[in-house]
Amino acid sequence: MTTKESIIELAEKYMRGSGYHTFSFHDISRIVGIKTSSIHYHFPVKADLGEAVIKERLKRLKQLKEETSESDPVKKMALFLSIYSRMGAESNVCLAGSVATGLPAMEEKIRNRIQELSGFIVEWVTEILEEGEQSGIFSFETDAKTKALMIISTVMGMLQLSRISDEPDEFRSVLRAILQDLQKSR
Amino acid sequence: MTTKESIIELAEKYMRGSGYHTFSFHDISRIVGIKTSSIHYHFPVKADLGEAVIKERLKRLKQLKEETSESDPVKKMALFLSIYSRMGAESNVCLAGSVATGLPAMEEKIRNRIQELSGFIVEWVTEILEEGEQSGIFSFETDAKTKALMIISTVMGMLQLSRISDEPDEFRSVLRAILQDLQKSR
DNA sequence: ATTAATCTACCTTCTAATAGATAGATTTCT
DNA sequence: AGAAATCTATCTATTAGAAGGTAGATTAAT
Repeated sequence: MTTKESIIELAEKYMRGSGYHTFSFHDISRIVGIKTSSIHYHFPVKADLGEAVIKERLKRLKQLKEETSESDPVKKMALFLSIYSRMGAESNVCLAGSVATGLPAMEEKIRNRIQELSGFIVEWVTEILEEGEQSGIFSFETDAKTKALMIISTVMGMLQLSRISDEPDEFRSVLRAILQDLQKSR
Repeated sequence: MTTKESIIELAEKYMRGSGYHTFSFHDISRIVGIKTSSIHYHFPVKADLGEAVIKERLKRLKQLKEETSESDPVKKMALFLSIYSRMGAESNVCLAGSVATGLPAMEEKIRNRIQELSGFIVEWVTEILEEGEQSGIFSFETDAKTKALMIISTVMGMLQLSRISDEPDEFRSVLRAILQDLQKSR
């Protein structure tokens, strides 16, 4: 792994662990073992680093979507939820949520990128839901996009709640309930 | 309003607007029109101010719960949701969520207080759901606490999502869906 | 030889926090 | 009632450290 990649990876850890405004170039430099000025070489200002983290994340999610495009809707949804259950297990929050919290204090390029990321996720889940509805595996009352928003917001919110209460079981129960609700009779 | 109250109010605005780590004593002192050292007089360290904000918020919520204890479950739930729709309209996130994002970087007293706040909210909603279930107005598949967690996390997550996408309609649709889902036939 | 990646060294501004002073209000002592 | 002591809320002035950022030198890779 290149130094640049290490920096991005570490910045992502901070952003998902405690937020964009809780780490400094100095924090990263200490851990990676370089000087802060070397970070500035790769990322002129902090916002560039934040942007790179979001871009990287989006790239991976797109890749994952591609790789699983042939699965059935239930598997796709389970995979999607598993991303968040893993975050919960590692006591992280999702990147979009983390950035959203401090959004008004963020630089514009970050706001734009996070909109892109969030838009992709909503679209992805909406597609899974529509596919599942058409094949009769899923059923829900609202339109697919609203349902997608509800599912995504539930997992985002639960990442926050379960990190506060420190009871991972609560998170698991909620994930189970989401899947059951979708596959409910009729 | 006393200076101390002004300080708390402003800190709460910051915490819900952009997070605990995005404001400084200096920011507050400028707006309130006092020196930073005067803030230290009221709140020796920043964590004391953060704690005061959460305490104040919890106090108000408890009061609101008391005041509405005689309403029917549907009204109670609508009231609860309206708290969040108002936040959404003002483009704030909820205090618990805001703190949760940066939790590992927070002082212990803040972690404890936010646990108290979050615990109260979960309990409150759980009680509303149980009451509604008993009187046959609400119906849901899971246990009341899990359902409460789902509702709370949905609104918390939606505050984040709709602030990113900047589409308040999405939020409204989701709130409507939550209430409809609870009152669904049978 | 050129470019890429890193370093040293520095700057400026901000941040949280402390110490000590002051002026006025309130309480307590005699 | 008058004096003494204490409390409240603020100030000025200062600190140590961290923040983000810049300039220029040095080393390593192609």
